[in-house]
Amino acid sequence: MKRLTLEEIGQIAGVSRSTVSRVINGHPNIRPAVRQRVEDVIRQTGYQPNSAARSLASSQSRVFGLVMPSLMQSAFADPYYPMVIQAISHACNQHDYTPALFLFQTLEEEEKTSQRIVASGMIDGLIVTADTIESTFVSKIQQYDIPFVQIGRPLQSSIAEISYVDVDNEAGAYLAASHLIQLGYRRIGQLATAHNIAGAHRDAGFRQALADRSLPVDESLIEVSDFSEAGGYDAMRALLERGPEAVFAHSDAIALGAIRAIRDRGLKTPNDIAVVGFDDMPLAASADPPLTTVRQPIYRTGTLAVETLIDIVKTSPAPARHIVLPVELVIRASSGAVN
Amino acid sequence: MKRLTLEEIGQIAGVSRSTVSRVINGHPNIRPAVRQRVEDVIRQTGYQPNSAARSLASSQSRVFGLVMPSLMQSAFADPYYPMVIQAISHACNQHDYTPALFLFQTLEEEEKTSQRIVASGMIDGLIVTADTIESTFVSKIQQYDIPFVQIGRPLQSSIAEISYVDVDNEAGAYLAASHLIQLGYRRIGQLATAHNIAGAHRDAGFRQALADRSLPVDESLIEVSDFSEAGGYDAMRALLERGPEAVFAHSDAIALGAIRAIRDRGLKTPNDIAVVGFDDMPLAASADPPLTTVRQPIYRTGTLAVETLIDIVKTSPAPARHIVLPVELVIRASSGAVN
DNA sequence: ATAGATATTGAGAGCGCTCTCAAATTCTTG
DNA sequence: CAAGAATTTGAGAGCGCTCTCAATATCTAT
Repeated sequence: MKRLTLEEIGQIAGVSRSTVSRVINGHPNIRPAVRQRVEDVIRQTGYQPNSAARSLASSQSRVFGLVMPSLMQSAFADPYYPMVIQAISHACNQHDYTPALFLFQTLEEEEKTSQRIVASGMIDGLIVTADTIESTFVSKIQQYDIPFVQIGRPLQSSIAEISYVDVDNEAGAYLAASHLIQLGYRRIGQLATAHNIAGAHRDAGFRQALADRSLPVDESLIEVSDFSEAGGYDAMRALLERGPEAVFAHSDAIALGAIRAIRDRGLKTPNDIAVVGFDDMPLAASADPPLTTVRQPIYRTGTLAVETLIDIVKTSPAPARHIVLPVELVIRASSGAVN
Repeated sequence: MKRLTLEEIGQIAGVSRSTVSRVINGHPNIRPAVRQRVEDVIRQTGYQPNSAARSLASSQSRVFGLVMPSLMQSAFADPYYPMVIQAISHACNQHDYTPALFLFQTLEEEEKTSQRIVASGMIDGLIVTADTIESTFVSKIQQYDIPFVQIGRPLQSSIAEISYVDVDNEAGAYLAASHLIQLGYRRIGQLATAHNIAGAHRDAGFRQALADRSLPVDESLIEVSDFSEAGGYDAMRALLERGPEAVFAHSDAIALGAIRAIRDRGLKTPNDIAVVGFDDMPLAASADPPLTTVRQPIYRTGTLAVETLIDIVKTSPAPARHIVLPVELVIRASSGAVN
């Protein structure tokens, strides 16, 4: 199947290259009859404009980069990222953008690839997930004038200039902790995560909930974990020594690991120790026991990131957009409120 | 930061556009002194060739498409796909290719997007995952002359012309079933998956193992599930009515669901019913009980898909490549062979 | 030193599109 | 129905690169 050009389509339809271009790009001021004729030829031939030529002439590619900097192997086991990717992919398809994927497992990989993508003009905008506090990726791309939005909140230092879509982690943790407090638990532990801003916000919400009830925070009841099930298991094992009555885990995977640790110790959830998670992944509802957790709109986050980026690209230079999505507490058996 | 062009780099280095181009593309026959000078200028200016112009002139984009056609929501919950994506992303970075992601949740989405990507010249090659038997995506892109490799085996009808990277599902299932037989189980059930070729192969291997020991296959002990934990739970509940002694699940997620169903019924794994899974996901080792499972080299599959595609692109037209990777049985507690 | 071979460089013509600007056509209106 | 306004169309330049081909510089052997 030989690839046709604008010129050839014009020839067939009896018009010039320019006119065909206008039809394709939906410009006004074309006689309906001509537009019809050209559209027919395009449909019949299955013509598809060459994207490289288009990019070169218009200096925009309709490609968005999805960057996940300094991604740990483990992070991908958590269904959070797959869900974000799925949402972004879908939104891009919807708006005729192509998502290009950049996962960086090492700093070296990040260095090598990032300059290529940012400076080559291959990409119209970037969606960056902000996981680790240490990541320097965002500050690096700020030096280029490429539009981007971050998923998750940026560091305080640059929060004003950066567009982001985030969920209200602080409120979510506040809800979770309040729920446990209301149920009468007092020795409430936390299976926290470090090095990520979401974790810092969840920690803050947790502490605020306790403070608002004038309860002290027992630092010895806070264990740090990564986002994996295994991490939750290990952290909970350590925490068990100090006899918590309930724990708030920073993710459902961690919560599941915690429940397993509790069971392995011969104890029961929630009878002996109540557990609340964060995310509301599909597995949460069918866990044993079903998990009380903070539901965050992951899919919506991805969709909004794309839509925000499109908006920024269109109106650039544009003021930074800040979107924070609400979360809700989903009460199930693991916290002891229902069976 | 103003974007430079080849011409300008040449000006600075005191050579022509052509020479700079040669340096960048590693052509021979450039005086070392000149090459050095040009490279210095490139490094100092941080020059990056415009990828659209490059694509247009050379008619290759160094972009690969990663297509997952007719993807069910649930499929992504299984860590299989995320792992494949991660492997492909990494291999692409390594070889200076950019992976573009195309996930299709509906046939409509597939139709709309697929023509755009194959016919626009935006993409040099395609990696396609073959999940459902019904998918028509592969037969559609065969009509274009775009290089592609499939992950998973194609349908018998077109297997000769299509390049693929697959794991030996049949051998894996054979190993799993043989293991259970050797342990003395006779009423061996299967939590199978339908509509996918991998599932068909696993089913075949399972049957072969029984046949080789002259054991009959009890069709009533075969339940169909999707690839999710919840699916495994439901299928196992149904299967429990028929009193199997052991089950072979087509994925670890299914196996985990089965174990939960068994526990909910007040029975124990493996004491009452042995379970073997397939995949060896990270969670398998830390499951309760740890899961005996067939380990498939998922990451390697992704890497090889990229490398094979690069090879095909380079030598096109090329004969189809067929790669089938070995699997191994990982014996843990859930099958009752160890504690 | 010099012809001939070889290595190195530059000029020029595209790649297929967009976009501006001027030409051609059609529509108004007195 | 002509003149001016408004609409519709086409020609041409250029986006920044690659690649061929011819020109120039360098090397070799006599």
